[in-house]
Amino acid sequence: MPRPLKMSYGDQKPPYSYISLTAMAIIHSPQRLLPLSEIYRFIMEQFPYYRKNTQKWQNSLRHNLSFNDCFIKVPRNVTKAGKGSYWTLHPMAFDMFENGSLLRRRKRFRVKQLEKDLSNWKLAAAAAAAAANNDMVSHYMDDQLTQLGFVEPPRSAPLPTNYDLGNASVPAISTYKAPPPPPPSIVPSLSQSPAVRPKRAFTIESLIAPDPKGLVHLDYGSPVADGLKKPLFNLPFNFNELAAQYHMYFPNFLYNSQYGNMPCYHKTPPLFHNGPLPVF
DNA sequence: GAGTGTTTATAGGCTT
DNA sequence: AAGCCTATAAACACTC
Repeated sequence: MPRPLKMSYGDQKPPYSYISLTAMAIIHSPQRLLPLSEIYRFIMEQFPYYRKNTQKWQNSLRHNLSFNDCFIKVPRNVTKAGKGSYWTLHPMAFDMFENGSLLRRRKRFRVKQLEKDLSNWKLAAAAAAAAANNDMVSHYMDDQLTQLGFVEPPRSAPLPTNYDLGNASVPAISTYKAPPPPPPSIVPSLSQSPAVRPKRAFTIESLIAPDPKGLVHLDYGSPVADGLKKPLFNLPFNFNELAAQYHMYFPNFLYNSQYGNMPCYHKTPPLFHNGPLPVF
């Protein structure tokens, strides 16, 4: 079935679910991390239908953010003012769309409660470290994540550099610009100094960027981000390819569960501030 | 008070 | 038919 063109939507409702729309917004942000207000803004800019009755659909969208495991809340730093949290997409949820299409989900993305708690913590921490661009915190998170079973991304691994846009249904979003406010320093408080060690990339960018060689750490308001004329990815975004890359980056971190590849909590009990968690 | 986040309930459409 | 997914509405709590 041919997929509709964006330009044909007009004021008609786009064929995307709120989950897809939210995923689009997050993926098109430089850091794959957006506050709720920016998710709203992205959707309204791209789809005129959503410029009206904002109360109704925004309520629905918030419901989806909370209800669906595929979205992860990243808290702001307590020292930074501002309402609400930041939202990102669960890396394991990238392949929940059938054939990578945003139009249809293969299955609902679900995570067991324990796995959800742990995974959300780690992903929120990684996203926070990436957004903060703070060396000390990055190192600290790096250490934590290494203990949790993450491995350093393979530097020599061949990565696909082109995404299949052959069946383009939605044109590249060229009008969307990175949010103007400076990035929040959304990092957990640290009570101890991390070990000194060479910095190595461990950002959300590095997790899902198509080509690490050309990877640039992007921050809101940075010259690079401001100069970004187009998003890192164009729609239609192929979630399957993205998921494949993620799995390649974390070969030791995943195991097969009924939900697909899941973190190996049972193999490596993570060490948190309050001590190790029980092994299940 | 406005914005944000969570939860519950209900209904319709689709898939198995 | 049953289960799943999604949309919608609403109530409520929390934060700024």
